[in-house]
Amino acid sequence: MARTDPDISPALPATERGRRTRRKLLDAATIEFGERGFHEASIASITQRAGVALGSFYTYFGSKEAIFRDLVRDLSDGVRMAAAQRLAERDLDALDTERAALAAFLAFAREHKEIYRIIDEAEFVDPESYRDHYEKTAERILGRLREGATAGELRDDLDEAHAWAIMGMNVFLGLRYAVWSRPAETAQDAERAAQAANAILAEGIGPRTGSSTRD
Amino acid sequence: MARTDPDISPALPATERGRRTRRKLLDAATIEFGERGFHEASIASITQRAGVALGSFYTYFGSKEAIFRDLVRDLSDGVRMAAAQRLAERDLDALDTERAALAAFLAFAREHKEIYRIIDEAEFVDPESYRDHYEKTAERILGRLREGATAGELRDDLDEAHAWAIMGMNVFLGLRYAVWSRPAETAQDAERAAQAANAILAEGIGPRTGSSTRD
DNA sequence: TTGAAACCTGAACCATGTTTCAAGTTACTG
DNA sequence: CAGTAACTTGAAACATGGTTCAGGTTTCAA
Repeated sequence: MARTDPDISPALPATERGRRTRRKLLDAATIEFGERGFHEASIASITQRAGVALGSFYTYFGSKEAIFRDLVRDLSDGVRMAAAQRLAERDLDALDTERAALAAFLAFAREHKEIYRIIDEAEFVDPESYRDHYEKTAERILGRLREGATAGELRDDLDEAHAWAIMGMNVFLGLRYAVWSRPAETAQDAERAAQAANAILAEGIGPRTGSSTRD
Repeated sequence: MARTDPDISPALPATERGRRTRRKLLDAATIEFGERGFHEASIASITQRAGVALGSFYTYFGSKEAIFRDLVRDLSDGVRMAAAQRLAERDLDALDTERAALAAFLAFAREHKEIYRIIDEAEFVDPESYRDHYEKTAERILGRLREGATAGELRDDLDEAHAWAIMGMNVFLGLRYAVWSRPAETAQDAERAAQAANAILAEGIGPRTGSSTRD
């Protein structure tokens, strides 16, 4: 009776001890899922990493899918908040904002490849969270574009599609220059990739119009 | 003895009948993996769809992973060849070529959502094929960019990063306007998305320079 | 015609790893 | 300092579905 729905995690822990254990499991799961992927990951290994008994897992999560879902939401929120904070610090014009956003993303992705692996795998394990993540991200970008347009720094016909295009650029550059970064490649290469993207946003890829340096 | 390595599929069939059966399995697997994903897909269901006995599966494929790998390579080749062919037909300038490539991709993706789902899932099931697919695709794009630069239709400093940026745009627009296309959204919306991407490539997102219509 | 290679069949085997459970332990409340 | 709710434990039950195998059938070359 009152058997927990395996699709859903039980209510959040009521005590401090419980919260600590739950967090330990979530952290262990980040490593496990990041390293082995959802399919290969095992709950036994997660609880081992967390230093917790196997059975305790089900005190906090309804199933393997459930902890994955909780984890993706956790990471997705974390990533977006970290990015927002970093951009709020300095006050840049619209194009520089996009460059800074991409640079920050690449730097973060280099440090936390696991996170992006997990979010990407959500496309198959928990599609809803995955869509949610990218839809929210696209909305943030679109918001920035609209601000830029209002400020006269960007063209005024930018819409959702432009936001998705920019997001796609960023994600794939992240895949190539952060997640798959080859041994010989440095943070400098990532920086150069960010500049390439920014050049596209600034002027497109058409032949130089002579206005290369400024304005 | 001579036990087939489960990582590798047995040699290709020697007879016509064998080739037919193998193809039936590959086609059934496309549907099964596309619909349920690698994890949920079952070999029993694949053989059922193919109208073949369960045991026959292992005459042609060493394991579930092996058929997935073979399938991804099959699809990846098919997609790239189809795209190349379509672009070879007409002779467009560099920017129009990119627009046509994206439009063709979106149209194809709308018709074959399963294919993209499978290739995407390869990131986790068979990372090598996945990287291979996108590296080859980026190379094709870069080749086109270089041609365009030579023809004076594009700037001459385009490199790998630009190719990856363009590929990312395309993939994410495909995800949003083809794979996730909402009921209310038509092929027209996809077309408009392609134009948004092309506008970025043509002029960037900066404020209108007055040269909006031509040149 | 015949032998053998290729191919087909599906029930049974079996490994894997998720989930359950009954018996503790810890820590807070009254 | 009870009493109880929250939490912990790990061995065992269990489900699932991939893989094997021994015994056919088809095809085709000699």
